[in-house]
Amino acid sequence: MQNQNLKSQFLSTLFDRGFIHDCTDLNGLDLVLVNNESKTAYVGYDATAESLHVGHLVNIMMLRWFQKYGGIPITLIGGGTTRVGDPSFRSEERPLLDISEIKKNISSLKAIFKNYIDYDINKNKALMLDNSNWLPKLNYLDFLREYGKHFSINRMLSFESVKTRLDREQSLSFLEFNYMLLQAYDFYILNKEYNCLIQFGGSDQWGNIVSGIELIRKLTSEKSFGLTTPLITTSDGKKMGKSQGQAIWLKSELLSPYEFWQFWRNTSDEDVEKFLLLYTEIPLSDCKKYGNLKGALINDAKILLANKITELCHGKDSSYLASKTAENVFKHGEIDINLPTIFINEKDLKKDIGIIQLFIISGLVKSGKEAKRLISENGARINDELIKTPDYRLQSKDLEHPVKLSAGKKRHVLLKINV
RNA sequence: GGAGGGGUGGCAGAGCGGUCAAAUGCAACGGACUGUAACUCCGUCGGGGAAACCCUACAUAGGUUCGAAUCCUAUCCCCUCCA
Repeated sequence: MQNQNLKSQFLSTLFDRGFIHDCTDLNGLDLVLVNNESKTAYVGYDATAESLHVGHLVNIMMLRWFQKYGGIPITLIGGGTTRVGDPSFRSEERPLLDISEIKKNISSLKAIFKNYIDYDINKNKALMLDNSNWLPKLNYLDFLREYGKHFSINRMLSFESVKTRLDREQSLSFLEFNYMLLQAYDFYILNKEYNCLIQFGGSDQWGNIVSGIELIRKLTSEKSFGLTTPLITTSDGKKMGKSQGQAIWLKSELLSPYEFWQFWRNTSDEDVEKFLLLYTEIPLSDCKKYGNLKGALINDAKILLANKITELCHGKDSSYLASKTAENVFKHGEIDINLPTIFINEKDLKKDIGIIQLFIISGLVKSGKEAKRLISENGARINDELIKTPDYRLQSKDLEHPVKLSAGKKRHVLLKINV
């Protein structure tokens, strides 16, 4: 998309920072925003897990900017739609979650949004809604007649989001196929009840968003808008959001602030500017400047990046602590008490304990075989001392002080006795 | 309901009676090089064991074989076409 002389601050900011992948009518939306007409926008999140991860962060930041420029953001939690499962660009059906699990996830998600979006200020406070407040009430026949008739199967099958599934000859169940209608209906409800005019989402949501816009137009002949963010990839072309095969969660119980901070600290050079723009609120020109630092100098920019993002997600204190811990561990090679810590029960330590067991307990390896492999590859360390043989054993007195276990140069864990 | 094709390691995808813990690619992990980057290179990559070695595995359950991921039977699941 090209800059089309956007007049609204919100859109031009988003544009400059690389948030915009596509828009149903960019100039039209720009006009609406400039004229300060109804400014309510929503993003939907299904409750498929107890936390969001960095893949969700772009949209959250977008809502944050939106609120900053005076808009009213709605975070819509898909308590209802989670029971169906969005098939968009998925190669297979996702396992169905039961209702109690969904409920648990919902309350956990709500807490995360509050770190980014303000639901309390007077002027344009954000709304937290849940489509389980209206979707379960739908009557099947009524729904089919009132809304179903506006959807064309031919059209739905033509969407790129389901094509993958069909091309791959994977089944697309009727249940999943209905997801699009429900999301469209959500937008319609929000439009009607909350005067919501815009839906944001990832580029994978295009089909669902457009369906909603069309439904609204057919039912009310009102114009609404959709704006999608690009799928963020790293410079080597991988989808953002995983490290060591693990999702980068926004919830500290699932991923400690230290590890979260580390994730950003390890950003590759080419991504620094992009990430500063998307995930922090550092001014545009500074992002450019930091991103262009050469050689080892760019490490400072990475630290700044990690600091800012962690601050938003986990708070200033946690962020500071994480950066300090990293400094101690990497710069000074020290044992820092704020490293992720694993507790061992004292009774498991009656005698001495084998190094392999310790590594398994620490979670640094998944099996004994892996531990042995690590040792034979010279990757295992205890308190920075290289472990050479797998039969190395620790006495319980060795554990009177916390012990640092390392797998390779970057992964460190502290072991403590739980009395 | 009928006909055909298929279900293999995290994924993709070979193998189609022994030499198969299963080619190859991707992902992942360790090492070297560096800047806690990227690239490149080297190594590893089912589980248990200090090791010799043992134990599970190619949808599931049986069977045929000295021997089965590979053959047979039944079951389940997926896909395509027909009704």
